[in-house]
Amino acid sequence: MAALQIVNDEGADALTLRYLAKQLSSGTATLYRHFESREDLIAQVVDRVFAEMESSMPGIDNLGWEMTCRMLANHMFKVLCHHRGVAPLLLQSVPKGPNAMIQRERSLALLLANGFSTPLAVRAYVTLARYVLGFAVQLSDRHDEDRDNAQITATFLKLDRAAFPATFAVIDEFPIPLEEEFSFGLELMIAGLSQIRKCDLNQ
Amino acid sequence: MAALQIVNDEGADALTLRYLAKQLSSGTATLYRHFESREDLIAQVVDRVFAEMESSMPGIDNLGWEMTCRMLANHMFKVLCHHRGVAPLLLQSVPKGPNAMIQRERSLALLLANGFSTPLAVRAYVTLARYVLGFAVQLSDRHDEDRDNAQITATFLKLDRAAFPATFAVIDEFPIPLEEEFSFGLELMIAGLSQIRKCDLNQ
DNA sequence: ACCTGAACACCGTTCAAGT
DNA sequence: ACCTGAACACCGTTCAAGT
Repeated sequence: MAALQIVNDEGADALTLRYLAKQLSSGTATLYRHFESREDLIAQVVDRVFAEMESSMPGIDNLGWEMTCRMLANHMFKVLCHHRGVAPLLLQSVPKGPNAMIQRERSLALLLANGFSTPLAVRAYVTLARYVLGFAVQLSDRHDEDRDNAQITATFLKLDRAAFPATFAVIDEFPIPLEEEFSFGLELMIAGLSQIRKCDLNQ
Repeated sequence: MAALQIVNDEGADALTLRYLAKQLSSGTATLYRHFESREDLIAQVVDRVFAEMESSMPGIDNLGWEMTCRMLANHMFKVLCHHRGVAPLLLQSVPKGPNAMIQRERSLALLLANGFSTPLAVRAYVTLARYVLGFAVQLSDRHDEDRDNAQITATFLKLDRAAFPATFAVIDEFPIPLEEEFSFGLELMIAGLSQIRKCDLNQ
């Protein structure tokens, strides 16, 4: 799929019908034989990524619920990182393609098999999925991370030390790699889930 | 600021230089007297929102660290929801405007004042900020939420019951309002932070 | 000195005309 | 029946020409 290739290599914005047509030595009008609008094209690209997310999912039976949640979220994040520009394409609408359905079914089944009640399973799944996508989006839309980090550090250093004591107190910690932020937050949520599960299982 | 008005009312995509020029009874070329590119215009709009985030921040001293985190995150989320289309504009680069700096300083100071160590304060701040933005983005890019929810329910109901047992098991729970997902995940992270703080304070 | 119409190189989508 | 060049109404940015 040439469209996914473009999104991977040059980002979501580079996926224009004219550019795609040129890659395929075709015209824009001809593309409309394969999809009915750019939105439809994007839905097809997105579902292709869900197919890969499903097929490359490692076996995660009998690992306990914490490890199951961790691997689910990490795997989703890894696939979205691998296909750099694709995350923003997921924002427009909730994915409704066949492979998205399969991926959701598998994830929910894993949570239920690990003892989550139905209300908690849904909430855990949707919240983790949104968490993963929220981070993936912030990763893929960053066009030049190094330049951005350099700018933010420079901006910090130009601040008045007296007026920004807290910022200067933590300045040595910046920048924290986004992957580390992702893991940090994920572990927080898993720790939080373990507390909820105590109540959930007792009721 | 007419640009922010456009973003609020018609979304980030509606903020084109031509449309903005028309609203101001001007030409596109004239706009370049006030900013040097569309990116620069967006940075100005974004910083305006940070100014509002800061000025409308309720006093949150002496509420304890959990309440402080909760109010910080909720307030950021509320302001981003109020200015619907603005969240996607925050994705392109880390905000570097003066009001963004002030907002960050105040947030970090609050965490430090509540007993967070510097490494934990930074991580808690950046992760919460990314969490809030990740959700806000998924809220503002949804052009027609009701239509989308109707479509997803319809898609679920067309699935084969035997092949999608987990999906059908939880179908009554859908859709969960995004605001509820946000609160659910935020409480998970706060619960997770309370566990980390135990180790953090002991060391 | 300041402003701006018009141009340039793009975009998604449509459709009449060609094979 | 299938394909597609050209058109339409957009976009950000630039600059020569006007005041």
